[in-house]
Amino acid sequence: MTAKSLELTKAEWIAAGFRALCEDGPRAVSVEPLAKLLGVTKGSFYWHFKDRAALHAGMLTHWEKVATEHIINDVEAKGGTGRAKLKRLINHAVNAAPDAYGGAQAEGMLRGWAASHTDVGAVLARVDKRRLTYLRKLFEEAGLARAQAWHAAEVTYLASIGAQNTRASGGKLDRPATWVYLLDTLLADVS
Amino acid sequence: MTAKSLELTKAEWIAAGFRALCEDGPRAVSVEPLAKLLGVTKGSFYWHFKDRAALHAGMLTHWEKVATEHIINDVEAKGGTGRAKLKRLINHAVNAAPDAYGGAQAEGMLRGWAASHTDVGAVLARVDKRRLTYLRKLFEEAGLARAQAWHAAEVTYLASIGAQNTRASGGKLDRPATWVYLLDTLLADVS
DNA sequence: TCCCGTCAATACGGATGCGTATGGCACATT
DNA sequence: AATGTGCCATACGCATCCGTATTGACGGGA
Repeated sequence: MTAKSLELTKAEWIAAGFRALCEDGPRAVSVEPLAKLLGVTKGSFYWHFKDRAALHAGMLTHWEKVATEHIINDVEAKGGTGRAKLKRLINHAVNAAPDAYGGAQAEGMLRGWAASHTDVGAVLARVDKRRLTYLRKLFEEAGLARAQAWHAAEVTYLASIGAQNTRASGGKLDRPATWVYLLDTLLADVS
Repeated sequence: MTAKSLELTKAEWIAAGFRALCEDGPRAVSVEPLAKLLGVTKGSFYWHFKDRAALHAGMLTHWEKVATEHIINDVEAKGGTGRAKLKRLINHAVNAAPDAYGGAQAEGMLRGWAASHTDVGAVLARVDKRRLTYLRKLFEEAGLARAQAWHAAEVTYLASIGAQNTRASGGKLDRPATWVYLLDTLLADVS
């Protein structure tokens, strides 16, 4: 089982990378601090990864997977009306608990990271596009016309990103009631 | 005129700090890279600033000033209805050209920076509070009740932060028409 | 002219991080 | 027992950055 244990420890390094990313920013996603964090030395790292860039790439591909499919699958699984799905989706996006890949905290740091690293920006662009398309579909399911649904999806998505970001900065600007208000207002014509 | 030229060059260092912050993130706001950027050596820096932290502090205090008063003064100066002010304010916030202090680009990086540096978060928290209060006042001027105005301000502000952040990541999710739609929808009851 | 304050160049020590090279330990295979 | 492989420790050279100390150029006032 050589491949299995190798994959496992690779995942541990990636998870540690996200922990460091959430706490201290992209600068902390570096070899020796991570090794200290895991209680090993660099010798371990350079056996699992060729490079520091290899760890970054691994983190990105991992995040791109969990940042879209998991949430969407979870929302779609429970079914319900478009409005109900929207409520669940927003709740998920805003109150995502920080798990192995960092949750909402990590996303804010990734967006800050994207300015200096083009590949990070490319991943974010793909994820944004998928989520926006899905959001627009939900708003159409909820009864909005195409143009309105597109606007509503944009507004909702931008606001959720803003909420994530202010939380990553240590604040908590958004109250739960505000999200209810937003949905009610955007869907006022169809209710 | 010792104080004058000293302030001037200090301001140049701060401006260079914001340029570096926008391009390469907080890591690039460091002494020697900035010196190379300005065509001088560290010897110059450590005459103007005691520390690297002193530059950060200078950048923060400068940003805190221009990030609130300038925009609000500009919006208030031209007068008009609450709705007109809101339009101008949003246009300002979203399409702020990157000037000496970095504009919208810098703010996204500052939010990413706040996770690792508490003082950055404190500045952002104050700025957020002021801007939210002002936004709420504008929505009340536009005719919304207190509770509604508070919700509308929160949504608008979060969305503008999201727009800033996606732009700093290299994307441009928001279209101008979406902001018009947002205002029209939030102010649907009073128009 | 001499002195002094302003501002920047140079030189140094120490810290940290990257990547490589090498060695060592445990364990499975034969 | 000998051999090989997965996994980590150690040690090294190199680069970057911080902060300090020292020196030097340049201009204005006594």
